[in-house]
Amino acid sequence: MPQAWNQALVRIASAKDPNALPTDDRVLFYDDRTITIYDKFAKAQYHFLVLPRIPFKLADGREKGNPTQAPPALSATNGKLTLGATSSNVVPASHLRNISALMTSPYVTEVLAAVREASDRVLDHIRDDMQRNYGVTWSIDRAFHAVPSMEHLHLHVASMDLVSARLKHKKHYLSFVPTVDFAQRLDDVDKMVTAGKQALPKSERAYENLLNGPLISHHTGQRFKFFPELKAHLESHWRDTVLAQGRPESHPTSTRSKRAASNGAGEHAAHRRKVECHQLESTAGPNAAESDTDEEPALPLR
DNA sequence: GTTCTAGAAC
DNA sequence: GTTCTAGAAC
Repeated sequence: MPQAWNQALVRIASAKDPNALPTDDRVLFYDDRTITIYDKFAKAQYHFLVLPRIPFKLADGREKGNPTQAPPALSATNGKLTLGATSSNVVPASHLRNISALMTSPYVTEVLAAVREASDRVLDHIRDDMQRNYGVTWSIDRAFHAVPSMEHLHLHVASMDLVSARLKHKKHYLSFVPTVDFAQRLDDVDKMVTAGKQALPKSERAYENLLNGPLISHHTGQRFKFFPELKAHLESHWRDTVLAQGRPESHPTSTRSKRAASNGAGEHAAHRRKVECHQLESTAGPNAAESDTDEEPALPLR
C-alpha cells in the first residue's frame, strides 16, 4: 500500500467511533460532524487539526427544499467530484479532499460552519490551557494550507509562537506564518466563499513558490539568512515576550499549580497579565495587526 | 507529511 | 563546520 502516509487523516475522519481510534491518533474531542486531533508533528506549543467527519451528514431537510442554496444537479467542475447528493444527505468525501475542492462544493458553507464551530471550542481549550500552565494567553491562528500534503480537509489551529522541535525546515515556518499567503486563514476563506469565489486566488505553483521566500519574523519583521537563526529568534521571543508576562512559578518545567490553587493571591497578577497581554498584541511588531484576527465576529453562517 | 542520506554551497 | 537541497522510502 504505497503512499499510505497521506491517507492518515482520511482514516481518522472515517472513524465510526472516534473513541476506538488508536491512542496514537490523540483525539482532543469530536462531535457529530467533526473530529479534532493533536497534530502528530506539532509545529507550535499548541497545534490541533479539525477534520470534517466522513460521512459528513447534512442538517435535516438540507438536501431538499432548503432555499438558501440550490441543490447540486451535478458538480462536475473538476471531474473528481461525484454526483450531487440526490439520494443521500451526506457531503461526498471528494468534496472534502482539500480546501480547493471544498470551495467548489455546494456544501462549502455548511462544512465551514461546522469546522468553525469545532475550532471555537479548540480556541477555548487552548486559551484555558495557556492560562492554566503559563498564566498568559497569546495569539492563535486557524488556517488551511493552500497546498496540503495530507489528503482530507484539515484546519490547523496553532499558537503563533511556532516554537517546537518539529519545526525543522524553512518551509514549515513559511507554511504557518500569517504574513505569508500559504496559510489560508479561516476568516479569509469564509469571506471568499461569501463573495462567491470558488477557488483560491493563486495557482498551486504560486503557493508552493511562497515556501521559497525570505525568512522574515512575523513578530518583528526582522529578516534572517539562516533558518536556525530564525528558530532561535522564535524561541527567545516566546520566552522573553510572552512567557515573561505570565507567572514565573507556572513554567511547565517547574512544579506548577501548587501556589495558584492555594489562595486568591493570583488575582492581581491575573489582572496585570491581561492588560500586558493586550499591550503585547498591539506592540508585537509591524505585522501584529494581521497576526491575531481570530477574534472578529463570525460571518453570518448557514 | 517524516526520516535518512549524500553532496553542494556557503 | 554548518546549512541547503534533492531524492528514496517496497
